[in-house]
Amino acid sequence: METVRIRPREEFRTAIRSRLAELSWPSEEIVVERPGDPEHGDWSSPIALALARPLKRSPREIAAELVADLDLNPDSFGEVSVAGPGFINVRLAPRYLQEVVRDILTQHESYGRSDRLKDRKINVEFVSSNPTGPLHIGHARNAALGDAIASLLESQGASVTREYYFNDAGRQMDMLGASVHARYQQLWDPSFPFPEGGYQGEYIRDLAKALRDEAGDRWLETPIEECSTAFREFAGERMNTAIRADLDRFRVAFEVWFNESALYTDDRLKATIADLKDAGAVYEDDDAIWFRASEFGDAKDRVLVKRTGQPTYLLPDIAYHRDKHERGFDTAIDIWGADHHDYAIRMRAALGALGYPPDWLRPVIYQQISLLEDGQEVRLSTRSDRMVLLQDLMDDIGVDVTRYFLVMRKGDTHMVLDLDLARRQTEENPVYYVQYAHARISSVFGRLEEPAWDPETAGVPDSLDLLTAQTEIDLLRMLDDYPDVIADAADALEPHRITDYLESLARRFHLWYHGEHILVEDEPLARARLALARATQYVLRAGLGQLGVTAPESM
RNA sequence: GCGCCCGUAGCUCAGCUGGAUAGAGCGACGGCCUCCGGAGCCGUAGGUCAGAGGUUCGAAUCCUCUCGGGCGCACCA
Repeated sequence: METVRIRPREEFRTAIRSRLAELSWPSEEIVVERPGDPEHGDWSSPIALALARPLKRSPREIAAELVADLDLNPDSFGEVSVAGPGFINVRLAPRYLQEVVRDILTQHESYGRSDRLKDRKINVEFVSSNPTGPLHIGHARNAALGDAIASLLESQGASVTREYYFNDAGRQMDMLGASVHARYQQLWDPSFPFPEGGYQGEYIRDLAKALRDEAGDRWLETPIEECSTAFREFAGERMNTAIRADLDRFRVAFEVWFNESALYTDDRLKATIADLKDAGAVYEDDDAIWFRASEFGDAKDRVLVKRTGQPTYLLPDIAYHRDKHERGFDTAIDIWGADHHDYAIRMRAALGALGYPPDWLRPVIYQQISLLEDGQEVRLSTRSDRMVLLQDLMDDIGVDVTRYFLVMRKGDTHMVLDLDLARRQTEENPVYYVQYAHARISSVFGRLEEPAWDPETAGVPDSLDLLTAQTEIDLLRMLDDYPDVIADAADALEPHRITDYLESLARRFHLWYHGEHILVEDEPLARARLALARATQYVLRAGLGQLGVTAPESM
């Protein structure tokens, strides 16, 4: 990785810190932020306001004294001022901003990346849908979020494993088999009873037909007790394949597919109970084995092993997380729907009992999606017979739009997706807005008659100092923000910050494009602008790439 | 009843660890193609940040309560 220049924000912060030290003033935390109004400057610190009380002096006085001898590199900073009630504002030097183009063009794909998490081994577990049905829109949000979060962490140098947990050992698999069995029987005898609580949905009938096509009436006379395994395995395998195919098409790739059943093959459940017992977190009551969860932050104690001797869902899941820990992950991130928020507390309690650090598990909870269709709001749940399948969504609005839409809202907002609107694929779609900016840049280069002016072949021009138009400065400032935006998004596990950023960046680009002509006669100026255009294109592509969205050359 | 999440412009949503006159997109209204793609750009209108208290030099942001919506409260998974 090329040398990365010191970020001005950090430089500003450092300068304030050392000035505070000189004056022997307190310096616990130094806030540096983007002023709401760009007229106030590029970075601003309210430190003087915070110090007014402990120092018992007016904030403006404090600010003036801080600014009097602030050690700021003139290559990076221009004007420094005290404004309003005592804010210290600094403006970036045009030269600094112009050089951002060089940074981007030389660092190319590594611009915005960092190695600050390079020692971290992080497991991101997501989707983890049971193979009892096809993926629907809820899983899609999970997949889009999880994959984007994993990418963001990778961008900061972390070693990330994307993992999928298949609950293939529980009773729901039996129910799946029984459901398919009933539909299979119904192909000959429509009055054959469907099991109570069985899986509704057309896909069960499809599975039954597939089995008939494959095995004919071979199972027709066999009693259910003798063929339940065959039905369960057939259906599970088919669903598994279908899920993988959907995810593949959705451009989500997992390194590890973990089967719950693997936890039963050795003594991992027993070992987990033993560990919890060592921690004094297990007791027996009413012939069941309990986890003393209430002592670890949960509302009440939880059963690990039922009276029947069967483990609950919780036990293998604790064993699974214990397994992740033993595999050496520093952090485990689980992407869970809102119906799991209580479960997250339970799991953290269990991991706390095992002695893991409190933030070893970082659950990301996302709220349910509502659909707006024909002007009516439709809520979706797994049990609802109304499901919007991921594959249908991809057919309707495409992978790019689906992925973008599902990460553009914060996870904890109850988002409403207007299906009619999304299907329309028109200009109101922010995805196209961003992609269009990228394609437009390609188009400019397609019209370039002097290929030697393209920075991709000719390198960075010497004329970057000609980028002085206001729209250019604004665009440069936006490009300079990218590394901070991506780092913050990674730390917060919030991919929606990237979509917000990309829309702003695209807007800055379109504004510039309308204000200034890129392909001008004047060679140095044209080359400077072409360089800015390329730099913008790289960042657009990188940002979209973080979200798994393509950056088309033309549309 | 208890727990978690949410309540910001007509609609969908941003607002980063509290900071200087609350933002964007869509929709509405009015403009801009002899000029690198008009999938674009410019302008106008539109908000008691659900409500009430509190903390603070400063609150959409933190705390408490109320109201409204979602989700969860199994020896189901």
